[in-house]
Amino acid sequence: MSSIKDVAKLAGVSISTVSRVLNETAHVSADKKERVLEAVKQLDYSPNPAARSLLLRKTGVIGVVVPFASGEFFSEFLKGVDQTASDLEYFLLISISHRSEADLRKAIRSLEKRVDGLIVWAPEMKAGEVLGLLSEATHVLLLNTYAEDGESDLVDFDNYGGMCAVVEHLVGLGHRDIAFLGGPSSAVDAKDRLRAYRDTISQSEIPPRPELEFDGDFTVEAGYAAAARIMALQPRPSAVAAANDQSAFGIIRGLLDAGLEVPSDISVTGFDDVPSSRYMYPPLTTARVPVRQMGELAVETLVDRIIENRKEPRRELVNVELVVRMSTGPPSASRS
Amino acid sequence: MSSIKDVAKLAGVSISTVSRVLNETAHVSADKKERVLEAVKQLDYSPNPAARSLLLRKTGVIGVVVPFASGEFFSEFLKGVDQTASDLEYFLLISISHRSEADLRKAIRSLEKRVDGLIVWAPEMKAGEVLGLLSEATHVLLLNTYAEDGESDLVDFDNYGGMCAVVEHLVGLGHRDIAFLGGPSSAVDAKDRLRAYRDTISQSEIPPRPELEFDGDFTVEAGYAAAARIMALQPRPSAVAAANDQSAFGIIRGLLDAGLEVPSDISVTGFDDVPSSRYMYPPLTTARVPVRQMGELAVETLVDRIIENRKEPRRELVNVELVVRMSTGPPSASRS
DNA sequence: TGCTATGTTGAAAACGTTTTCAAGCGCAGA
DNA sequence: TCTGCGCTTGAAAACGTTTTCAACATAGCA
Repeated sequence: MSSIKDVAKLAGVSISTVSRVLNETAHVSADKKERVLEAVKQLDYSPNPAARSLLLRKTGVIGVVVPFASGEFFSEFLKGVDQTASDLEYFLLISISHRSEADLRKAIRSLEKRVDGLIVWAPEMKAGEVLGLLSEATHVLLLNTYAEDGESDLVDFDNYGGMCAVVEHLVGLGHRDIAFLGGPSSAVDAKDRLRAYRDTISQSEIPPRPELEFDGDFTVEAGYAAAARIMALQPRPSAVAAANDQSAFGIIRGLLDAGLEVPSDISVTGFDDVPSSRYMYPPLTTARVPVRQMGELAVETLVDRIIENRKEPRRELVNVELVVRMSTGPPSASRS
Repeated sequence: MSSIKDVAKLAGVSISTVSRVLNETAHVSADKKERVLEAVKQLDYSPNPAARSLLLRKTGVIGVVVPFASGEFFSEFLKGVDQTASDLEYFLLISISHRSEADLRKAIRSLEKRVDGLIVWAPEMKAGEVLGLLSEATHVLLLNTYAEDGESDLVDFDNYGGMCAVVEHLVGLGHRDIAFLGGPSSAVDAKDRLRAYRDTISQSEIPPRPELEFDGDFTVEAGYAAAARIMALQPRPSAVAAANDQSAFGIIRGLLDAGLEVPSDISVTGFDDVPSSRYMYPPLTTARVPVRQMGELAVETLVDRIIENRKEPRRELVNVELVVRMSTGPPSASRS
C-alpha cells in the first residue's frame, strides 16, 4: 500500500504539494502538478480513509439500522437508501438483525463513532430512547418511530390514514364482519394500524367484536396460522385486513388450502404494497407505502443535515395510498 | 467527544495506562485500573475507530458487493451475512446498486481501502477481473462467479445441477415441449442454468426447439411478458422452466390472467426457492438455493482468511435441491 | 535600486490511538 | 549493603493525512 510519502518521493516534491494537487486546495506549478499526477497513477495511490477521517472528523459513511423486517419491504428500502447514498458519495454501514433490544442498542451505539450520520428504523423504540443512546452531536434521522414533535429529523408515513382507507374500502363494499390480523404490538406502526382499524369500524357504526382481532408479527407464518382461527369464527368474517402484505399472503394461502375462494368467500387486504403483491393470486388489495422513496428521502434529509449542520429538526411525511386489486370484493350473497 | 487524553487526565494516569486497561494488554495496579474504568464510565468514552485502524491497519469492517438482485433473494443473503458478521464482531459496508459495470468496478475499488476483507457477488464478472481491480494483499471472497480453480476464495452453488434436476423432473412427468425463460445472458449463473436446460433436453432425446428459449432478466416483469409469447407458440409448451422464482411468478400471473390453469394447462418451475415461493398460487416447484446459509458461509470463510492470513484459496460448494410443490404436474390429457 | 505584493513551496503540527523503550521502584538473595 | 530482577509506569514514536505558518522567489512599482 503506497502512502502520500511514496508519491512525494517519486515526484520529487513535499507531501504538502501532493495533498494540494489531489485536493485542488491551492495552486501548484504546472510541472510539479504533472509529476505528482504521474506518480499517483504509477503507484495507483489513493489516500488512506482512516487517516483522513481521523484528521477531518468525518468518515463519508452513513449508518443504517433496520429491523429484521420482511424480505421485499426491507430490501426495497435499502435500494432507495443505497442509490441515493452512492449518488451523494457516501458509503453505507448497515446493521440488520437484532436478536434483542439490548443487541439493537449496542448496534446503534457502536455505529455512532464510525459514521457521519445515522438512519435508524426501530419501530419498537421511542425517539427519545434512541437519541438518549447517542451523543448530542450525532446526526440522526428516525424512520417510522414514535416521536414527539421536533425531537429529531423524521421520515414517516401515514400508517393510520392508510389503514383507515383500507378498512373504509371494505366497509364500502358492504362488509360488516371484518377481522384484523395485527403486527407485533410493541411496534408503533402496528399500533397505529390497529387503532385505525378500530376507529374505522366504530365510525362505521359496526358493533365492535374484539374476538375478530388477532395478534401477528408481520410474517407469512403468522398469517397462515391466523387463517385457521379466522375460518373457525362464528359467524365467519367476510373480510380480513392484515397489518402487512406478508401476513396477508399467509392468510390467503391458508384460506385457499382450506378450499375457500378469495375474494368470493372472504376478502383479504394487506399493507405495504411490496412488489410481488400485484403478482399474487389474487393480486392483493393493499395500501402502498412508497418505501423506496422513503429510503431516498431519508438519505437526502440526513445528508442535508450533515452538510448544512442544520439544527432545526425536519419532518417528512409520505403518503400512503389505497391500491385496489382483486383480493377484495363484496361479501358473498349467501351470507347477506 | 472525549478522547483517551481526557480519560487519562481524569484518572490521573498516562494515556498508555488507559490503553493498557482497556485492551488488557498488560497488568496495571488495581487502584489505577479502577480509576481508569471509573473515568471511562463517567466520560462515556470509547476509542476512536479511525485512529485505531490507522495504527493497527485493520478496520473491523467487511465490504459486501451484491448485484441488483431480486428483493427476497438478496435480502435473505444479507441476513445471513449480517448475522454472522455481527457474531464475529465485524461491521458491514454494503454496496448494492450499480448502474453500469464501470460503477461496479468503482464500488469495488473504493471499498477496498475501507475494509479488512471483501465479499463480492458479481455474476457478470470473471474472478480474474475482480481480482485485477484489487491489491494482491486484499482478502476477497467471490460468490457465484466464473472462476478458474484456485484463483480465490469461493462460495458457489450448483446452478447446473439444480436446473438439471428441475428439467428432469418435468421430463419425468411426461413433458416434451418445455420452454425456458433465461436470465441475463451475461451472468454466469444464468448461463449455467441455460446450459443445464439444453443438456437435459438433449439427453432426454427430445428434439431441440430453439424457439422455446426466451431471454429474461430475472424480473417478474420479464416473466409476465414472456407468458404471452409462450402461449402463442404452436404447439403450445406444456411446461415452462424459469431461470428464477421471480420470473416464474410473472409467468404464472400472465398465464392466470389469460385464463389458463397451472399446472393443469401448463406446469411452471422456478429457481432459488425464495421464502414466498411456497405461499404462491400455486406453490412453486423450484430448486432451493440455501442463500442465507451461503451468506453465513461467505463471512465465516472470509474471516478465517483474514484472521489466519490464509493464502491457499478455499472453495465451498453448496447443494441445490429440487423442491416439488403444486405448480408442476403431468401434461394435460387433451394434449397427449 | 529598493520595497512590497504575489505566488509557490516545504516544515511541522495535529488528529487519537497502540506499542516500544527505558526508567523507577521495591524486594529478594548474597 | 549491594546487585539484580521483575513489576509497573510514562514518554515518545508511529500510523497517513490536511493545513497552518513561515520562507523564499519573482515580479511589479516607485
